[in-house]
Amino acid sequence: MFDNSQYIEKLRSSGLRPTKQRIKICEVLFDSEKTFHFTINELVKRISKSTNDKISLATVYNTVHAFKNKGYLKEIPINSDQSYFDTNTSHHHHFYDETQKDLIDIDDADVEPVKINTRIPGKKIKSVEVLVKVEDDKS
Amino acid sequence: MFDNSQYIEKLRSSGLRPTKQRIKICEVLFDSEKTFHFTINELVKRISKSTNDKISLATVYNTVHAFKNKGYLKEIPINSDQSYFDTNTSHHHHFYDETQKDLIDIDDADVEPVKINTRIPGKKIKSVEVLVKVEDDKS
DNA sequence: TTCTACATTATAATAGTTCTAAACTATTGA
DNA sequence: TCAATAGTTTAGAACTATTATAATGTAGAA
Repeated sequence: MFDNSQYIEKLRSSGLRPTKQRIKICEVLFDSEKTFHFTINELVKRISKSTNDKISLATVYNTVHAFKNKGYLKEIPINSDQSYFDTNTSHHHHFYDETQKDLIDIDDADVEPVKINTRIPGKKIKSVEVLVKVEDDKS
Repeated sequence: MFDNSQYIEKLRSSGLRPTKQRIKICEVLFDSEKTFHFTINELVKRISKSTNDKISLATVYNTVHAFKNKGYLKEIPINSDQSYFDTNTSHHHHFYDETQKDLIDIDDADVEPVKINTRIPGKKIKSVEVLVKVEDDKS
C-alpha cells in the first residue's frame, strides 16, 4: 500500500467506507494511466494478480455496483452474456468488434453530436449511447 | 389456422422448415399491425395465450435465434438481465425508460444520422445503434 | 409409404448474478 | 480508550437466463 490517500478520500467523500477491499479495487481500476473496459470476471482476475488477499466475488459485485452508482464506472449497453464496465466515465461511444468480441473507445471528437428531435413527456434524457458494431471486412 | 401461406412461404424461402411451431411463432410475432419489443419470457406468455398447443422453451429460443439470424428480428443492445428483441427490423433507435423498464422506438426521422469520423482498419461497420436512456423528470 | 435429415422436446447443465445470514470492522460517542 | 452500532464482507446457496444433450417426432423427398 503506497499512496492510497486519494482513494480513501474519494470513498469517504462519497459516503463509502474506505475498507481495504474497496481501496484495493480502486487501485486495480484507477491506478493505470489508461482507462479500460472489463467484465466482472476479468476484474476478479486482475485483482487476484495484484494481491494475495482474496476478495470474494460478492464483494466485487457489490463494489462495482456501488462505484457505478457513484459515477466512477459506466456500464456499457451491449448484448452479451455478461456486463461490460468502463473506467472511462467521460462522454464517449464504442465500437464493438463482433469477430474479436472486443470493445474499443471512439474518441468523442470523432462522433458528431447525436441529435434526438423528439422527447417523451415527463421524462428527461439521462444518456445517449452509440454502439457501432463492426466485423471483418471480407469484401 | 387461417392465412398462414405467407409464413409458410417466408420460412421455406429462407430454408427453414415450416413446422407448426414456427408458423405459430410467426403468427404471434408478425400478425399484428404494429411492431413491438419482447423478451423470450414475454414471448412465451404471448404464445401460450394464443394457443393451447404448448411450445417448449427450447424451441422458442431456437426459433427466435433462427429468425434473428435470418433478419426477421433484431436484438436490441441494452444492459438487462434478459435479451430484448424487436419485430421492427427497419433502421431505428430506442429510448429506454429506466424508471418503467420500457423500450420505446424512436422514429428514424427524429434522429440526425450519426456520423462516425473514424474507422478501424480491416473492419467494416455493421450497424450503428443509439440508445437514449431516460428517467422521470423530477426537477 | 418409407426414409432421412432436420426439428422439437424435456431435462440437465452452465454461467452470470443476486441473496442470505453470520462474522467482521470502521466509525461514533461515551 | 473502548464499547456500541451501523454498515461491510464473506462463502455459499439460490436464482435466472440461456445453452447443450440426446431421445423422440415429423416434414418433405423419393
